[in-house]
Amino acid sequence: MRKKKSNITIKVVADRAGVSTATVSRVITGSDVVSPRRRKRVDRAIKELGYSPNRAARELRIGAVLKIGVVLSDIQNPFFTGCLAGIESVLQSSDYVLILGNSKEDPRIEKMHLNSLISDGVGGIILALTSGYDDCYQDLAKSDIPMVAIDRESKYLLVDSVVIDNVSASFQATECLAKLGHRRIGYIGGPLHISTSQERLKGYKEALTNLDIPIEDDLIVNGQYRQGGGCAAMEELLNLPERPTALLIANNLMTLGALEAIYQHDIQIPEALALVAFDDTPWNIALKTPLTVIAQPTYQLGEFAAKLLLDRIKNPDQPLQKIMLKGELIIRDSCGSKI
Amino acid sequence: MRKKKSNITIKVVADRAGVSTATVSRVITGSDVVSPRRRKRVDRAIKELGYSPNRAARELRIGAVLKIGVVLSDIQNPFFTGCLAGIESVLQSSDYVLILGNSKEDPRIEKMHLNSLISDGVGGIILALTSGYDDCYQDLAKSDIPMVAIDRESKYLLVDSVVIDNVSASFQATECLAKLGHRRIGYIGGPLHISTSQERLKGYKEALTNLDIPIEDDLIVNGQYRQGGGCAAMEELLNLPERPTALLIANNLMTLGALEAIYQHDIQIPEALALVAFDDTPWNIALKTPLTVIAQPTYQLGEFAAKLLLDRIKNPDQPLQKIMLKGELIIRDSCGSKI
DNA sequence: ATGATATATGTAAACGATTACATTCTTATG
DNA sequence: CATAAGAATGTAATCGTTTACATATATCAT
Repeated sequence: MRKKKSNITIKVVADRAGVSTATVSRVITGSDVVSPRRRKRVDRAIKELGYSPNRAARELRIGAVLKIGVVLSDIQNPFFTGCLAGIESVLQSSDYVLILGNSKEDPRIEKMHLNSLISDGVGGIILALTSGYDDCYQDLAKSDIPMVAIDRESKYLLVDSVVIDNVSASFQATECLAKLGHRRIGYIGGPLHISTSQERLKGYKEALTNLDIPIEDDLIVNGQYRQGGGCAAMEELLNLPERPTALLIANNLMTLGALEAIYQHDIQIPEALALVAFDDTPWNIALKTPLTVIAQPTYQLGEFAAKLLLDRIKNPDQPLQKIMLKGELIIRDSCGSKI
Repeated sequence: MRKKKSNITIKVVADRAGVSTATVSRVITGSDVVSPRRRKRVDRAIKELGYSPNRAARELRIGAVLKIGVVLSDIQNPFFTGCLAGIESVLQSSDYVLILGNSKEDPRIEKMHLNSLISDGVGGIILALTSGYDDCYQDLAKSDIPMVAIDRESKYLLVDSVVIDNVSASFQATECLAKLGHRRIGYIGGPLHISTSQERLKGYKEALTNLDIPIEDDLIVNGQYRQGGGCAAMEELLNLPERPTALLIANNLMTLGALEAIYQHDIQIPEALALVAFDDTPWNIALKTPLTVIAQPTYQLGEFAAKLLLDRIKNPDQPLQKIMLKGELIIRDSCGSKI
């Protein structure tokens, strides 16, 4: 194997600055006081040489791995790329490096990634989990690696988490449709072993109950968190003897699929079908019918998760934390409301 | 900071097996011959102790290791997330781990990431570069870390690359508009220090020249590769005494911005303005006017880049490679053509 | 000025692996 | 049987940091 030598080590910097390696190290880590004069000299030497410390050496010495594993369930879903960007921005100004894994909503792939992270002994893990079952997370729980669950939770994985208040968001969305006069409000959601799906369904049902609207199982379809799943679910609803007059869709990709089916059947939004969907996207403004949505603060979700994780790494024994962010209902045309 | 100490080092294994650390190391790496008897003893000790070698120590000692750095210019742009997904899928079935960095189109951030990767001694780098200037890439060139440029190239960075045939794509798009009868064809593109911008502009101009349509500088606007940039550019074109009747937009985010301006001015597409844009997105089908686009094979771009990089790592002295993929013109409504 | 005290810096030993080189043990050959 | 050649193993240096400890320098009260 070819040997990669970065000539610029701490020794080189020390020589150029005319100080010892210890002093340079102190300047870098800020762990100890260094006189302003020398600090300035060292800083200049570092800049001039373009020095940056060797991570392997540092890790070896301090006995911690300066890496954060991020395992997401769908790397191409704008929701998660938003989170990812938030995570990245926080880690960028930390000592940690971001290792990315894409589980593609497949628990087996997820487990592969997690195992690899565990045996590397990474400093922490941020996970958007895909499975609701415990066997996936036993090793993880045993490993005692600091960890934050993002967007989704599991009762088998008791860790810090950052999530959206899905029940309330879903409640609000449903209520919005009901207030516009709808009684037959359909619901399209994701697989029920995922916490967000359960919660959003719960919010939907609670809103109906609260408004004395009977819950009809026919109007509820749970499919795959993908475009295809949304399309299939919509078809199912459109085939009902009595169609819903309004619809809540609990995921952005499913929304896309549902729209596909809706346009195919030439159904007018909001006249023939009023719509509220989860997730805002930049494209919304250019859509045939701009969508009324629950916008989720994805970037902040990621930021919070990363900060929380760094916190826990510093402070492993602090009590479990759960941060819950609110989605924001943004009224546009698709729900049929003027304001 | 909590110290993660795996007490089980190579020394412990060596002691239990009654051999030297060198022998254990040889067993692990398979780098040298070890007698079957000792090999068996060592293997057993490893298994009994649940030993796995410390990555940091190994990395420090041997230099470059099993990590690939991926630095993208915009993590939230669907174009790059497509690439990222492709890269990830290839690395997933390799021994390498993916380290992600987001430069946000900022050369300084990009350089930070690159320096960090270099000093980590990563096994390879995939880069969507943001700067057209050489000073950013000198360290990189010197480092002799295997590397692949994706989507964008720089003459200051002579490395393997995987790109789109932008000139031809742009030519084709322009030609398409011209064939529909347009003579005043506008162009909105990105910053000219980025290779894709140059090439797309070139394709546009070549098409015009080829069709004997004069090139008018007023009709060409180069802005930031962002939504805001697209909006501003569009405003500029709309303020011309004589507006273009057709328009080519060379980037997906800029397209979004341009649409924003277009809708604001209540301009009909394609009647008042025929449109062709770069990049297809899933949302396209649901747009007010579905866009005629040059679809780019982003996922494959990523796959190719990752494969190419692994190739080069295995085989550092093979000749420079450049893979050029074709974009595909997909005719929809926005250009005003039936087919 | 003088020591006592506080502050800044340097020296050198880790961290856990790999590997050049030295050493010991086999084996084969005359 | 002696010995050279070759195979197996061990010893110790090394990778680039951090940091405990030793040392030097500055600060202050007397």
